[in-house]
Amino acid sequence: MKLYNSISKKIEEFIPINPNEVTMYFCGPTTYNYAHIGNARPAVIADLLFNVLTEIGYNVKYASNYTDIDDRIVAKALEQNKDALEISQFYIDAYVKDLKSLKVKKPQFTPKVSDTMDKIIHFIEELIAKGYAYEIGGDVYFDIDKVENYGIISHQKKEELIVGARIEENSDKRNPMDFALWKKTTTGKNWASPFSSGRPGWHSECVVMIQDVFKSNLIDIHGGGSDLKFPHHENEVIQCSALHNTTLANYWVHNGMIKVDGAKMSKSLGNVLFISDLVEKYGGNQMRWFILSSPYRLELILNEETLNNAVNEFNKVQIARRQLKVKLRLNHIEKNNVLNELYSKFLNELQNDLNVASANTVIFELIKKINQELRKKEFDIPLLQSYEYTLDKMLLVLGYEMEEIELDKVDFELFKAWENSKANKEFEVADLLRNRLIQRGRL
RNA sequence: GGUCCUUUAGCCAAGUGGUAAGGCAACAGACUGCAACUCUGUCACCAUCGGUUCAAAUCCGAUAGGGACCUCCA
Repeated sequence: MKLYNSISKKIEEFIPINPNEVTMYFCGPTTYNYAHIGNARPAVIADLLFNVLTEIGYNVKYASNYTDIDDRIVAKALEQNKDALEISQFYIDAYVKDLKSLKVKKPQFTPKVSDTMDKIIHFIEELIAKGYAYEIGGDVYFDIDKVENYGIISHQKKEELIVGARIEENSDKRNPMDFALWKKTTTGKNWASPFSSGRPGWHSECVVMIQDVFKSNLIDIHGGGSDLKFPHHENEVIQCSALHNTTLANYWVHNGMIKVDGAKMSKSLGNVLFISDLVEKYGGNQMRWFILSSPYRLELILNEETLNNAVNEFNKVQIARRQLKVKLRLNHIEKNNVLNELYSKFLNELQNDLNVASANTVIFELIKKINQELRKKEFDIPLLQSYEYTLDKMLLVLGYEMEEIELDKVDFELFKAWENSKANKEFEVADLLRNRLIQRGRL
């Protein structure tokens, strides 16, 4: 497996810490609203990465968190006179449903900030005790001047970052680059701590949840959107580096942003597209195909044309698969489990930093072979059986959820009657029968 | 101002030194009772300029365009 690593900015051979095991974490959503299509991309990419790693023999342990405490959540809670965690749970449920519609499997671990609070507070105490953080008026900040290796994710020099740093309202910080670990507040949901009543900073949460889930200060893969490189991931690394002298993860992977007609999705532009709306309009598998249609590290442009492109491509695969299965079942031919040689070609492409475009090329190669074989008067049964098995396996690795097609008595009768009426040139009857078969998803 | 990514046909894209995969769309045929599906065919001076090389989309340099990040952000 080859993976692009944001630390080295190169595609590297993936070598896990333990030979047959992979530990992986992707930053999950802050649950203050319904998930938009941009939120889906890292989840789909992670799901694919999980599948590929599993397929090539690794035992993958995958975690993705819910940031269920945040100023925006608290604001919404106050507005609606509800508990912040109630708001979070509502959007977590919606998010889970959205991801399911995109055929994303639930990670084995889905830690929440609110469940990890004691450990987060303890972690901040430890940073203070070791001299990497300081408290001012109940707030706690990480002291950027105490560390040297700041910038390994974003590849920016500390001095340059200081130039770019915006002037902040809190001028008590020793250095404008210092970031909050704990914020004192009694407005809305808050937790008691040795520093003050308040809420934790975003950057500490992920570190602690990773350590809590994996019981380790170093995991294999950490991912998220490229907009999280700085400051979020940079700050995760520096805390872990200060305390444990690790980069938290050996491989940092970042996906590019989704752009709507060339513009970044934002509330102010009013172009935020929710997963549920898109899935309803274009279909879940189709939206997954769309998300995977562009190299994961680059930006993905969403517009009418690119969406239709994805829908047409997926449907082409789906139609060929259905025709293949119907043909085999009509002839009472069972499934077998013989892999076509195309499969290894397919898997190799995915092992090259998830090159889905090239993997899809192999799928289309297979689709063409299937269509050609189906057209023949006398078809090669073992060949078609292996095509069926191979195609299903490919689609499974890419994570599509395909309907299994089994024919019942009614189907057999309909097909027989359809053929008869065509032979007898009773075309009106034939068309009725054909429509029924289409309705049943057999044509 | 700093850091980084990107530019291949109408669209999505593969390709990382030996002279352009695949898909969508379009068009033309074939198949078909009609339609859908399918099959066959057509469709690229690889942003520009310069350099290295026997050989460059691929390496180097410059220019131009598009974009991201620099404490809200997937």
